[in-house]
Amino acid sequence: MAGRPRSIEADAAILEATLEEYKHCGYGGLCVDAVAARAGVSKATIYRRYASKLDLVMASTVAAVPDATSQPDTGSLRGDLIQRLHALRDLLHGTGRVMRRLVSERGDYAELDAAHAQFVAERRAATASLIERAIARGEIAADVDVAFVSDLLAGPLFYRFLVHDDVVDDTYIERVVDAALGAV
Amino acid sequence: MAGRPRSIEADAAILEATLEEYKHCGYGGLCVDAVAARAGVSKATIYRRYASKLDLVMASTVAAVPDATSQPDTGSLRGDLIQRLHALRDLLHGTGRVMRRLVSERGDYAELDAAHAQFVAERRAATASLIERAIARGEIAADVDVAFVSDLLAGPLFYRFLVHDDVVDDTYIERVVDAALGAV
Amino acid sequence: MAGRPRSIEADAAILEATLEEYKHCGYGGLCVDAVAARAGVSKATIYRRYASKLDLVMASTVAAVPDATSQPDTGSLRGDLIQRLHALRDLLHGTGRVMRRLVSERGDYAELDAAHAQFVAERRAATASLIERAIARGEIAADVDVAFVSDLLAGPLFYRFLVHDDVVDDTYIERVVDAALGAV
Amino acid sequence: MAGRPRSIEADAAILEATLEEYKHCGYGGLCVDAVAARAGVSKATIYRRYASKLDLVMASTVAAVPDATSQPDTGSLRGDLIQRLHALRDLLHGTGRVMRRLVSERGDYAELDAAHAQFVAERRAATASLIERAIARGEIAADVDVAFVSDLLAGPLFYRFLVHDDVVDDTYIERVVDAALGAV
DNA sequence: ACCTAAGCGAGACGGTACGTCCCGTCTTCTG
DNA sequence: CAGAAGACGGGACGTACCGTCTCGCTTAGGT
Repeated sequence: MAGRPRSIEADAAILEATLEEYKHCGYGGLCVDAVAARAGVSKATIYRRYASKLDLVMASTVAAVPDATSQPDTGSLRGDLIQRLHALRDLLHGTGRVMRRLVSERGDYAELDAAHAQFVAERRAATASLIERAIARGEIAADVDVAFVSDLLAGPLFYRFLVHDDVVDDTYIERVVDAALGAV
Repeated sequence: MAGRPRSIEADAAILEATLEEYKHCGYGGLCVDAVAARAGVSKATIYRRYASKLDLVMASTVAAVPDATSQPDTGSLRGDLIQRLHALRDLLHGTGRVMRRLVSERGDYAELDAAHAQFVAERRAATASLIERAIARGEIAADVDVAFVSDLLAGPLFYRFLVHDDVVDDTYIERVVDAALGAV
Repeated sequence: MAGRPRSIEADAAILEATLEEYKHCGYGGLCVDAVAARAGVSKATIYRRYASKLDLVMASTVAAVPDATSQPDTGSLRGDLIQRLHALRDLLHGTGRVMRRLVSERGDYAELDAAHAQFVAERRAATASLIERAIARGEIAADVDVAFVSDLLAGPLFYRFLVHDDVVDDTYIERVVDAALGAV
Repeated sequence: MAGRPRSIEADAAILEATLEEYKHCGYGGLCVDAVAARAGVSKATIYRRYASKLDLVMASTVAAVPDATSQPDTGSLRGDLIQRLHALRDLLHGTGRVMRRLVSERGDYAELDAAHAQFVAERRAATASLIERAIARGEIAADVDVAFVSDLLAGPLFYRFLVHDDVVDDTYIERVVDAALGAV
């Protein structure tokens, strides 16, 4: 049977309180009792939803991220790639810590690895299809190394994000795309 | 007044044990008792050397990352950069999981951030000096964006390492350098 | 206005499940969720009947201890007392672990104490009335210490049950009664 | 090796604080944090010594009991038995709850059962030797049922203690002894 | 050859947060 | 309306770990 449904207000209050505490204290200093108090919720109510403090923080971050929407054809490879990197930047910016965790735990948990691999593969396939579309259009040579171009595009953004904790601007993205296209 | 000197074996055992634990557990999960046990050392012996868990982890990490030993001038910017990326690749390959953890925990523990930032700044300064040398030689324009070129160079390597868990080969490095140089 | 009547099966299942859990866990360890689960009943159904865990346990215990059904007059004090001790022995034997728990938790949970005291008082009053009947019959002196005689009677049976986990036989009971009567 | 020895002040403070809290709150209401606070001690320091709240309370009770000293020959069975019951009364009074627990957990844990059985056997043997001494002296018949007499003696005291939570006075003890002796 | 300052292993300590458990109440849906 | 299911606030439980401390023992260097 059904039972009492989980409180939607609690859901929201928990996530918001977590983000707030997180901002003030960082992960190490975040304390679940404080989150519960701020959310006006008991600890049990939090742990019913999230298995651990880590889970809680990750979920609150994920929840703060808007879904990536599918991308229209802009008519040119350059436009397509710029659009794509915008999406990547927003994804990184939105998921922040979660993406970092994912990166850090490669090899620690088999389940995560599979999910991670699939996630990466999907995104690279999407990028590859952009490039193939450009090849079909005759914009670039047919023998271009798709993986390498992908690295040139995604690399700088990931690097700035993971290592420098920076959000790049639109101009930066255009320069990256131009640099990558200049290499082929 | 001298007293018994500190044990050199303990010094080494502590650092190694810390790295090992850090690899497996990350900063949050690392527990000083476990480090002591693994090192065959008492906790007091650790705290006599390092003021806190943070200190300990930072010291062990720094020790694991060999100094960016000054690199000989190859005579050309291309040669310098290739040499530099080889060093970066070896660094990533050598430190492995430690580097992954380090990157992944950016922002989680405020204390770690400053240390991380300084470490990154040093390495970028080294790269910047290479480029300035090239400017002095007249190899490239004086108004080149050093930070951006650094991103084009380091980005793909970090990306392949962190996201794809790949160690790139020498050819890959040359292509990256050529792509970056082509962009300026 | 009548609505659905309360389930009689639930009534019984709750009491039985409570006793069972009580036997295994005592009052402190008894958990209402477990009782509900064992009874195949929801917690609300329990709390609709009993105001608290204490209420529940008391009710189930009382139900398990059959009323000191009024006992026929055998015509002699000796006969009355033997009959009474038979009843006590059967009570101890019948309630078993429950009685043990009840006794053992005296003073642990203040709420339980009042209930316990009342229960004991009722039984002693019943015994006292037997003795007063004998006084009226002139069988024994009027100034006999009723409480003391009760101790001489009940003491050995409780002792053998609680400390030695023994069920005494009919002969034993007769000897106890004779010893007690000999003392007055 | 040795390591830092446990604090004797802490030992004492914990036991005292526990008794104090116990008096005010009973077992159910006793809260380990409060004990720790009152004792000026951390919770870990308590749990290093006692595995659980129950353990803690039992130990504090046991510690409050003075050891039973060996008993001199008074020259007469009556005197010996009175002395013996005094000791029993003091034991019951002193151990209180612990004795109750012991009684209640018969059959729950095999280790406890053995200890319990041995404890009981020792005490009965001691009582038996008193009686045999009296037989040797010719005070009573050689075919007396020692076990039964023991029941008549110990029964009322246990009964009053366990069921009525009463401490009997010296006169009561004499009357019990006289009643038991009267039965042989 | 001794003495003494310091290092060391062991492990207890105060404090603080964790994640779990359970009580008694509540909310929803089903019969 | 009663009942099953189960979420909820509150609050104690017992655990883990940090950084400090107290032991008794070992290891030099200075006299």
